[in-house]
Amino acid sequence: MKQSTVISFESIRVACRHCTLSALCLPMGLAAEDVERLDEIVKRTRPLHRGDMLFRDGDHFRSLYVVKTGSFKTFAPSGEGGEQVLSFHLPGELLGLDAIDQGEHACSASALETSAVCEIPFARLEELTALIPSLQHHMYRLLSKEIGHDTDLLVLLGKKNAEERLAAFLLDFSKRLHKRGLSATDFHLSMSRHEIGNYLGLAVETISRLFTRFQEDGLVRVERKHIELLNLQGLENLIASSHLGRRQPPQRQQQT
Amino acid sequence: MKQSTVISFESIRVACRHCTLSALCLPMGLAAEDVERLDEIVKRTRPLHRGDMLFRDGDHFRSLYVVKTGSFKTFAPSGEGGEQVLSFHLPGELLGLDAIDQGEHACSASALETSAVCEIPFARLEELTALIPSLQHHMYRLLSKEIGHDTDLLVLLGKKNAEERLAAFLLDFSKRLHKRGLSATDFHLSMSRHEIGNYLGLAVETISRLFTRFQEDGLVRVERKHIELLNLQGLENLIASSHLGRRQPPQRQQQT
DNA sequence: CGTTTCTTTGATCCTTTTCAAACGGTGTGG
DNA sequence: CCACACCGTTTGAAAAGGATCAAAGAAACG
Repeated sequence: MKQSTVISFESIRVACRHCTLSALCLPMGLAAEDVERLDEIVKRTRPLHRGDMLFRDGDHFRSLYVVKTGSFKTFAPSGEGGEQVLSFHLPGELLGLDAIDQGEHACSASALETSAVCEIPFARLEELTALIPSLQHHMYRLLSKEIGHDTDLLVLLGKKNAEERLAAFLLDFSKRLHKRGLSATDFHLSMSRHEIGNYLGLAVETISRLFTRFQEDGLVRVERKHIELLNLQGLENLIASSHLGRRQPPQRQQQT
Repeated sequence: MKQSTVISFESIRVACRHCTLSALCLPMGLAAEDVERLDEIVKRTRPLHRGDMLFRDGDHFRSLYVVKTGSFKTFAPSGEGGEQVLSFHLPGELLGLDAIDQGEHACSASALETSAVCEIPFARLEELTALIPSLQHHMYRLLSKEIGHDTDLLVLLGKKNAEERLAAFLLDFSKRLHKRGLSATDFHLSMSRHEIGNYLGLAVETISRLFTRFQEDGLVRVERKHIELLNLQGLENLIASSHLGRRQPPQRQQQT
């Protein structure tokens, strides 16, 4: 049930028919026959290896992608060769939504480990959503959800200190894995410390030090990329209990 | 042509019929008859004053809003009464997209000055987009564009220093005003230093000091909320020329 | 098995925050 | 219409949280 490491070729094939289902449909319940139609437009693609690019920023936009197995990161250039990691994507999660507007990808996506995706030609999907109102609603929700994720990260980068950022990152990861039937307290980080730091707006060294500190405090057990969350509540507390004494000017906001 | 301060009641009425047009349609060219149908579902609302809330986070989601006149900020709670300002909205810009997913608003929106909005009942809009493919495409683009904005802000908060953030903020504001036919170099900031700082993830004092410094450097002329950009190129340079010597580990990324 | 990359740890530096205080504009009530 | 109180802004001085620099240890890789 909870094995995530070894997956046979056969199970990948099977999963393929359902990856769009889990990402696009399961969370909100779409009629079986509509899922079938959606499944028909999905293309299979060959697996990617660590470092392989799924798309690059500036590439012509053609398709959305659903992670089938493995994981990805997306990142945007930030001047002078620098990059900002925007998100990490686990199986069942969608990639490429930001490209719809400009017709070309606004960020790049690369595999963090050996991974596979489903490709969903957007033009076909768009036709389909026009015919199936529930699928259209679905797409709106997916896009809106993406905005919500970005908002969360904005709050993280704008208002949280290093400790809070890493704690939030670990808990978020934990929740997403759990949602997919994997352990919420014992998992493998497919990205490097550098990538985590980049994502959280912190230096590699800071990440390393925090992992050490969290371990000393009995919150986690870290061994290379293997993470064990020993005290979920403790991590939650790190996030919530912050800025207790910070002056926050009362913003008088009368009801309209 | 360039007057933004005094607007007669009559011109607001007229603008109302076209606010959805400018926000939802103009940038991408929608058929006139479809604009007409869209216009029919738009509701008029009474004006809001500084501090008035358009919606609060947690409110039931019913409609999207287009700013007709004035300006708004949106902000999300960030633990212990703190807030993160997520965006400022000028006339023609859309509010509320992040609420589609959860069915309730994920952030709050308040007026920065006396303002008016168009209300677009989302259920009605959704029906309409199912009938008009170009409008549906349009909605996808709008949602996607919102993700793009968030991405920009993420890069700002994750990778830029204080100076770069404020320069980027001023230039972004300038561009958006210019797009609406207003001066790109001479404008009024409707938000306080505090709100700017919150948005950029900086302390009020830092904003104040930077304004002073920018003025000393001849980049801008600041007088209270009135801003004059004296050297656009200089501001651009502040953004681009950064981190020249920063070590950025080469991330080998082979083509797929 | 050597080379490279990733991670960890220590020491120092620096940007921005925090604390403190004064100034200026605005609005309200007398 | 003025006095007073309040909020937003500015400026200075001190403190702190991370970044940067430096270097060694540990894995991964070819």
